[in-house]
Amino acid sequence: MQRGTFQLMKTVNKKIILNKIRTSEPISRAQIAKETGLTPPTVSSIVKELVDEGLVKESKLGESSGGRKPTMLHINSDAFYVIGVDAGPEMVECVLTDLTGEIYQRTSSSLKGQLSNERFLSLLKENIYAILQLSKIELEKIIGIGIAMHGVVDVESGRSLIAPNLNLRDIPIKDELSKEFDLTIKVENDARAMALGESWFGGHGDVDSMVAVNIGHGVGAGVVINGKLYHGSHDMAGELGHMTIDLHGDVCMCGNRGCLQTFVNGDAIVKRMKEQYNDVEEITAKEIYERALQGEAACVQILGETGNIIGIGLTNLIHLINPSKIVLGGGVMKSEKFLMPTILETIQDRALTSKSKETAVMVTKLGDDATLLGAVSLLLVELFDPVS
Amino acid sequence: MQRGTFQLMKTVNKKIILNKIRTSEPISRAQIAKETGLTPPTVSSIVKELVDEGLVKESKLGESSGGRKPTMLHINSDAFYVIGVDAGPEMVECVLTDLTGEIYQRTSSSLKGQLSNERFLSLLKENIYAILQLSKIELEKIIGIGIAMHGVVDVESGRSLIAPNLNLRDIPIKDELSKEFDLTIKVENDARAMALGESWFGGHGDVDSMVAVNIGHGVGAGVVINGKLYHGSHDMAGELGHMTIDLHGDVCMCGNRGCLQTFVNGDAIVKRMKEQYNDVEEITAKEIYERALQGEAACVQILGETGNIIGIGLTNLIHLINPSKIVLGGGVMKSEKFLMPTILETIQDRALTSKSKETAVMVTKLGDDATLLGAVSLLLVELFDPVS
DNA sequence: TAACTTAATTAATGATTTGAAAGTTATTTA
DNA sequence: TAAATAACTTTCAAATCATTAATTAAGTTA
Repeated sequence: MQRGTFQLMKTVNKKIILNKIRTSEPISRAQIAKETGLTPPTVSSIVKELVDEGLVKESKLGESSGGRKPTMLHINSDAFYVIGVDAGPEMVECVLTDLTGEIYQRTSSSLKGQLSNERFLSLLKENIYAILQLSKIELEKIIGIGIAMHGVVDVESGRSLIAPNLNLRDIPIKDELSKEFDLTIKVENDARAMALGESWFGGHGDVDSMVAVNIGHGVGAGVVINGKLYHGSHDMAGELGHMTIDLHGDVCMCGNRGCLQTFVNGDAIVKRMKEQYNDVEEITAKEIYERALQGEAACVQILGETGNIIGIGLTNLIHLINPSKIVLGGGVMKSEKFLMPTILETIQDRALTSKSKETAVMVTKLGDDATLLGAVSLLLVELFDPVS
Repeated sequence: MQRGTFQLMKTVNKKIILNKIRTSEPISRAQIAKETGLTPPTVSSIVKELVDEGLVKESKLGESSGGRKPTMLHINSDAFYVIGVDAGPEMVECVLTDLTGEIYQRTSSSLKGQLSNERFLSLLKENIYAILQLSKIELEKIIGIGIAMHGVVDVESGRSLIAPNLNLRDIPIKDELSKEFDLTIKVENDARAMALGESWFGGHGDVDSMVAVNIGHGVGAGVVINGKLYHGSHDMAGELGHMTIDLHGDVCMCGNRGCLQTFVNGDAIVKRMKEQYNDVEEITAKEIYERALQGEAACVQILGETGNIIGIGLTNLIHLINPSKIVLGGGVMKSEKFLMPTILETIQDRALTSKSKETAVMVTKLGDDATLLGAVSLLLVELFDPVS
């Protein structure tokens, strides 16, 4: 229970100013005062603190509007650095970025072959050590390490409970890394990290609620409300992939029937292709996309159908979570060109009210590094802690 | 953007103390200080204000634990009153309650027959006037009027956009009542109001997130997060009834196929009964329940199947919103005895992780007045404004 | 060039509110 | 009855922002 103290007062104002600078840089002190309602002396004194701490810096003067030129303020992007890790099914990738998400160093290791928890953890550590050595940045300037881990993650304890594609369970990531590095460690599910990264780096402005959906081998999603990840009470919110949309559908790897991902992940697309055109030889989802690009009607049609079903899943999402924006990413969305028309059409068709039909649905603009940037954003959100 | 001011500090602490008293009454000043971390002088001075405002009152002394006896504090339940209105498909009900939800007056009017917006609004006004006259309570002691309206509601403007069962559209409830009464007016969808009422009066303690689901003519739900209604960005969050769970299901009144409510509302139960046992004469859902009570196997089986499908819907809810508690109510849930076993079984079966299988699922303990109390809670939440 | 504007800092004063320490009151216990 | 204990209150110090005003800076405009 956060009491009302002087400290609260101060930190609230400090965060308001810091976030104003972050979202509106370059901006002058006078402008901050005008927009936040704080008085110029208050703004001046807090900005001074921020400058002393190194988080904010002054730059060139701005344009005069009839008087003295304002001194413009910026986030001092290289004041601190963050380490982000994407621990996917096939490899570990690790980056070091500044506060704007600019990547300075990058390492990676393959996860192919048989792995133990210990081996996995030491691969993580080795990559982080390598990044630290390469960058030669003092530990004090690093805010922490964010880890986007595929599978089921317990956020509070920082454990990976189930990592299906590595065939591992119960990996105490946070505990082990804390022993090794004196830094804040955040562990999060990869789709959720990606969602946060999307809301942080995706240029979506001030959106009250957003869901980012990753469609690839599986279907995962993250829910961001007021700039913060919404976990639900068991870190399961947004588990879109195993939403039942067809009582009599195929059996999913989870044991249930008719999960969304049995219709729309890569394998499902291939399967549907083979079923409908039973003269089809071996083919991959990527090849279906490529053939669609070349105008092959069957492939175009299969992708269009896939878009329809994604649209049905998203409509369920709109009716339950009702975000103002949905961002789509992942391997399957590379076929955006053939998927989006039917996705949007289906939502128009099925959403109940005119306002909900207007939900913004779009493809991510962050490319392959979306998850890595998500891992990074886990720590940036802490630092900037948006006030709503 | 809420700045950090002395006022903020004060109101935060005041709300902490007020809510501590509300949830833990009777409680002494010393105990409040201990549990909130505020210092005794701070507690004393704020309690004094609350007593002066009439919201809190002192009662008998408590038991000594080796020193001066503590003075116990209570919410002064008759300091203020609230008017709650349930505008359902068939009638308008109106109550006046005190701060604990105790009902003091009650009126109602039938909505049968052809109605215009004007007639509907004057019925509302007449009921409210009647309540005011009966109770003889001064307007100053009434916090406001909460209205639980079936159908689609725009909360911000306080308009009923679509009232399907009355065949009305676009009723400016808040505007019209504001002209008539100098009171705060809150308009909310009935299922959502019910959800808030459930979390407020249902004795669930401090639950971080809760969904209340109403299964009757339709299926509606409300999402309560940290004691506050979560609306989503278009007042649609929790629109469970039109979640697609079967791509090839029957056509719903909304035009889509396979909506949850085409499987589990009253009509659906009757329809399934007729389909499976095609020698069945006219029957109502209520009769199916009664026959099940008398041991008729067919009816027991139909209700069991219904429970299964409700369970599938709730599992989708668990995976998307992931609340820590789900409370079920509405006419169909009167068959609780035959529904709950399969509901719980299905969730056990289908929920993905062991923690999510543990989601508490239960039937509401508030009876027929759940929606009315929900309407009342719309204003109580404002007054007590839970701090999280 | 003089007069006016706008930006930013500094300083003084005041208001609000919590916090810490000490004091008062009521009760139990030895 | 005195000492101890707990509940509550009073007093004063500290934190912090708002307000006001003065100062400096660096323009623009007449």
